[in-house]
Amino acid sequence: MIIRVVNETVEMTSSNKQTQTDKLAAEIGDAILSGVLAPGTRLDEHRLAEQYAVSRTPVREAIRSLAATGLVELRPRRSAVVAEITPAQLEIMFVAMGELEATCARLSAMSMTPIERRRLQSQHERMGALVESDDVAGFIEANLIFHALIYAGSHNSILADMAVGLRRRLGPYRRAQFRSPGRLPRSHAEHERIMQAIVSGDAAAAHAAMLNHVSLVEDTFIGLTATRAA
Amino acid sequence: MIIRVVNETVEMTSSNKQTQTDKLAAEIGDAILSGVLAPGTRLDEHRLAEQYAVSRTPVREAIRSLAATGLVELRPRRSAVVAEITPAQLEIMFVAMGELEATCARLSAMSMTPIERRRLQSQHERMGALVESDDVAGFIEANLIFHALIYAGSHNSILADMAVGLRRRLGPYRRAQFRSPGRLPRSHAEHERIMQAIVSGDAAAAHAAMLNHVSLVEDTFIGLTATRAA
DNA sequence: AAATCAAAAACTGCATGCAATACTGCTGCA
DNA sequence: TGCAGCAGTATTGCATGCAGTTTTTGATTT
Repeated sequence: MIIRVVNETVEMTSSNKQTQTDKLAAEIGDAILSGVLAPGTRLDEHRLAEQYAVSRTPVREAIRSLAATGLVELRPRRSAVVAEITPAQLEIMFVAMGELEATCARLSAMSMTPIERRRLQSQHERMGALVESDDVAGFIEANLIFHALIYAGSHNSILADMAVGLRRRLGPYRRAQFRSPGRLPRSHAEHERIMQAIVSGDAAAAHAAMLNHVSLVEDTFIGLTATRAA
Repeated sequence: MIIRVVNETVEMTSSNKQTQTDKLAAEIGDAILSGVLAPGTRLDEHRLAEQYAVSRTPVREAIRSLAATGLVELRPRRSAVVAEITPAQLEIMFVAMGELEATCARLSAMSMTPIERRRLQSQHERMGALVESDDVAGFIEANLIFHALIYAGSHNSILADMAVGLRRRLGPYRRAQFRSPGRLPRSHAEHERIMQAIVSGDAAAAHAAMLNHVSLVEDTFIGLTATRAA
């Protein structure tokens, strides 16, 4: 079973067969997603070049790549900056990710192979044990696989990639989702409905269940920020 | 009412306030989408630089931008090439576009303002006249607006941009869709159902109607290629 | 003390050059 | 005649330098 959630950082250690530009794009992108480079930070080409011990050329090219993914904003003749995400945009991104996940669930219900259905069921059961033992870290990791299985089950790499990209992009804003008390069993119950619908081939139910699931995650997120802001 | 289907080519004539790189990315991208640069064509940096009378640097950066959109494929240490699209990928892209359009229709049914609903209805009625007069060119143009209204009505720029991008990307493969005999009135009838569902706020029906609509377009496409291949 | 303006510093956009890698065609051998 | 190895060429990846624009800073004025 091969599941690759993060696809840019493959071969991060081995430096051969990859251009400086690609490595820089991956590193700077990770720095942004991990919060090392905060939104609004100016990406000074000189500084970055010095920091990574390369010239400005690959830095410029890497920044342009990141701009296309939306991670940084390009302003002609002025410094590129790490893209700011307004609450309104965040809301839109969460909705979009929810819709994409729901669509993947729908397609999975329609076109998963029997083996894929069994894998999903098996993964869900494995997560049941993690809920029992209240293993939050394990559940988070297994949750990624659960969702990745549904992306893959859609048999549509375009939609799957879009969903993965958005999930990755929203990562920094979802970290605390499973810390809310009682979230683990609730999440597992929602997964139960999603899994059942997919395995039984009920496309509409899979769509609805997934939409409901991710909407609740979003609620959790919004609740947390509201608390933080207060 | 402002609808911008193509957003890269804004200010193509006026050369100020836009970097060479941006202009090049737009021009080369258009060349690819219009078929001037066929899939598989090698993008020689020297040749392109000479052709557009700039140095290799902006050409390289433009190519990297296009690579991020999927229009060209980057192979380290070897020439970038115009991305080839296999029939399997094309199928996936059509499915993805259909799902995105259907999702936008669903969201439109839920969240369009009364004014937006009226605009959609009005646009649909206008297209009725074009069907009567069998104005294919006019219908094609109006069809773009009809769909753009639904993208915008989703009130989700991420999903809308994804749909627009895919539609643009698939453009070269959909050209002949309205030439099939009887396609105009049939398309209009499908639009009728989509419009009715959205205006009346029936999200599920809007989703289903749009999915059906774009699937039929895809059938038309596949039929044409099969004919061509035979 | 705050605001304004000008000069300087900093930074981006682009051109060019060099080194390293990939490709092409040729020659020699089976 | 066909294939393998090799030299030459073409082409990419990256560094560096310069010009033009933006930003910053400091002085001057109100």
